[in-house]
Amino acid sequence: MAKSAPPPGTSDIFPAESPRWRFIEKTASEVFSSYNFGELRTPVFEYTEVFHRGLGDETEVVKKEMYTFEDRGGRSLTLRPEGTAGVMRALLNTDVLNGVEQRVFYYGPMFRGERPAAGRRRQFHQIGAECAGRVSPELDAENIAMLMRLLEQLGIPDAELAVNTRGIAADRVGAANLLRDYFSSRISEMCDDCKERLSGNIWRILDCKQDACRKIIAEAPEYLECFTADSKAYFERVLKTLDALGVKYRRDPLLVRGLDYYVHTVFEVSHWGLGGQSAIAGGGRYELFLPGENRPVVGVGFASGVERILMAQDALKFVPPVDSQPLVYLIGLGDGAVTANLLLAAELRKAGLRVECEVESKSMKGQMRTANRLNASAVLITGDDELAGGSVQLRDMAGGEQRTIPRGEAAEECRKIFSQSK
RNA sequence: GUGGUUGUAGCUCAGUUGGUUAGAGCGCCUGGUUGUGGCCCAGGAGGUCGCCGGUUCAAGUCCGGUCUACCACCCCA
Repeated sequence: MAKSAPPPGTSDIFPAESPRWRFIEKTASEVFSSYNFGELRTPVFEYTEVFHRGLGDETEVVKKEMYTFEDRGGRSLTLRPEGTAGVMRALLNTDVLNGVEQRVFYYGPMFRGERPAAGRRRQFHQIGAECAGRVSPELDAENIAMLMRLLEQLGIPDAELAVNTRGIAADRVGAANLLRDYFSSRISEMCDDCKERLSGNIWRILDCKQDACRKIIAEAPEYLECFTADSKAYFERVLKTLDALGVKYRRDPLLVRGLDYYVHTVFEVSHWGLGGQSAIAGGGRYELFLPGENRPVVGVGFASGVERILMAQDALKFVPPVDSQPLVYLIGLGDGAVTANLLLAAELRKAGLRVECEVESKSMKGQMRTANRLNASAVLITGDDELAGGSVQLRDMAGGEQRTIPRGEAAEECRKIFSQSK
């Protein structure tokens, strides 16, 4: 076990790994921006009410997974378990309720008090996008297309998209009754979880993983028939637009999402490289109620788990392009050398180079070993002679050549070495 | 929250039927003569054997608990 472990379900991301995260962040920002979405940064905690009203009191997440605490002013606050509610709360400050479209994306940590497992952390990270203010099946489809485009740009071209419709609240009443009648008749053959879901959230039965339950579910009646013509037409337009955009998808009537705010379109993207948690992203159209507003904010959006993106990239052996600059390492021998090197290093950095300067005047061999360990491309050596002559020894680490140059020309000489080695 | 597996140096792991100062490889540090890396050689630092308790003359080794990590479920990204 690690000597100094962070709390359960959290992790430290060291410099060796962080470039992968940065690549994902950067790529997402570029893709979203190409669809004219702008970044919105909201707090990592909100008034607890935002999530209670926004996600629904009966949501599993709200019932048993939130990190809720009281602050010094006696306010009840909650670490955000997902991004949409906070984003919509912020967008209330725009004229989103008047139907003016708001296109935003976000990136950051989310918190859920769950038992950690593969692809599941207590602090996890999501990239999400929301197109709020308008209701349109074409926007739903384009949002999905943007997600698939993002995954492709992240080196994951083989993710599978499943889509479904939840209709509107009125549609669901009839559909739920139909399902309840059916499952009631066969509940004795089903698992304990399903028995509980029958009286609780009937929809959850649809994605039960037990083999026995799956057979019964497969024979369930087509609840979509209970939806209004408008709702069915809405869904057909979403699918038609996806076809037109060349987005591959699978219709999945069994796809149910866990958050109560979804209406009409819902979707989930899965990948084979994720083990038990196959979902790499998910989302849909929503109507979200927030404290102090009796009208819901409408929109369509999705969120993707960064840890899960990393897992899929691992499975595909995808390595993000690295764009790190070559390193210049400064070696000093003798008393005045360190200070002189610090000064030279500062100048080289102004010239745009990546520089590290040894501050201890230890042996040449030791310093050279360090330069090698750090994988330096060029080493600049300063001793008494160089100091007196205003010069410096420049060593090309790859080739091994070394020569004396004026201190003032160090930056451009280093650049020459770098361009040659490319 | 439920269940399974796990825990020895920075990392990957050995550690025989419980028995003296707990090992290896990699990594790290210092040397292998005067200011020079990667290879090689020599030496060195670094471990409350996850933690607590129990059994025993004796526990890294056995037992119980606990914590963490991993995995599955619930649920979700």
